[in-house]
Amino acid sequence: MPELPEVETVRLGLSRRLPGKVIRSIDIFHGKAFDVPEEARKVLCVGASVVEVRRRGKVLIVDLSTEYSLLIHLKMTGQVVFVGEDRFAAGHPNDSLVSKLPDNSTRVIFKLEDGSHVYFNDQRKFGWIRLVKTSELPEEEFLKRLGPEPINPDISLKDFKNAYLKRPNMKAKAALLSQDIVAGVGNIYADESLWAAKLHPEQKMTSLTDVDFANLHKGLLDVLKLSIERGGSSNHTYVNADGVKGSFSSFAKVFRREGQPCFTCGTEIIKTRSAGRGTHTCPTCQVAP
DNA sequence: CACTTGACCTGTCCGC
DNA sequence: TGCGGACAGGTCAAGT
Repeated sequence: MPELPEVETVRLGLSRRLPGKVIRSIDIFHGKAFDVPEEARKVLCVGASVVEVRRRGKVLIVDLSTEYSLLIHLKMTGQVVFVGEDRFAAGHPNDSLVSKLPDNSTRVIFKLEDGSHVYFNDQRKFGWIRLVKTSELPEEEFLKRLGPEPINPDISLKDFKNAYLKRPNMKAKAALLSQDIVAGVGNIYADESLWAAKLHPEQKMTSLTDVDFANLHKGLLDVLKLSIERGGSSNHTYVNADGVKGSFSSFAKVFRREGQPCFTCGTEIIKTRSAGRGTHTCPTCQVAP
C-alpha cells in the first residue's frame, strides 16, 4: 500500500542518512526479492557508496558510485528501514524496532561500512529490488512505462486532462490507478481525490467536464501534498525509513471510513468495489453516472 | 486493441 | 479453540 506519499516519505528519510555511506555486504533471505547474481552484486554494489536517493512514481532509486542504481518497489507490504550504528543508544529514533529486526519479513539486509543497516522487509513477497545502470534507467522495463509525476513539479491542469483523455473509456477509479497515465496514485489517494472532486469512481473519463478535471487535479495534488506533510498513511504495514508509522489516515475523508458520516453532507460512507479494489465513496456527494 | 479480471503472496479477521 | 475462507492491494499476465 505504499503509494507516492509513503514512498516519498521513505525517500526523504533515506536521503538524510544514506548519501556517502558505503555498502559492506548484502544478506539475501529471499532470492526473488533481489534477483541479481552474486558476482554482479559484489562488483556493482559491495564497496559502492550511495550518491543520491530519488523516487519515480512508487519506486525508490538509490544511485551508487559505480554508476549503477538500485530500484526498490515496496508493492503492498514492503518497508525500507534504516538502523544506525548507534542502534542500542538511548533515544534512537527506532528504539522499538531495534529488538525486532531482522524479523520474519526481512528479505534483504544491506550492511554498511559504518555499522548501520538498511532492512528491506516485505511480508507478502511482492516487492522487488533491481540493479540497473544509472544511464539506462529511462529504458528500464518498469520505469519506462510510467506516466508523468503528479507533483514536484506539479503537473499542469492541461497535461493532467490530456493524459487521462488518452484513455477515454476508462472508469475514473481504474484510470487513477493506472501508473502509465499518471504515476504514483494507489487505492487510498484514488478514493480521496475522487471524493474531493465529488466524482463517482465508475464514471468514464470522457464524461468529465472541464470543472470536473480541475477539481480532480486540485483534489489529487492537495491530498498527495497533505499526506507527505503528515509523513504518509498509517496503514498497518507501512513505516518510514526510521520504522515509524505515518499519520495520514486521521486526515482521510473516505478511505476506511465506511459507515461513518461524510464530512460534507453527513451521509454514511459506503464501501464498494471498483477496478477490483475496495472503494470508498459518499453516495450523496458522488453520484453514479 | 482497450479494458477488466485473476494470480501472485501471507497475515489477519470473521463466522461457525 | 481451531479452521476455512474472505480480504487486504500494486502490478502483470491472462481473459473478454
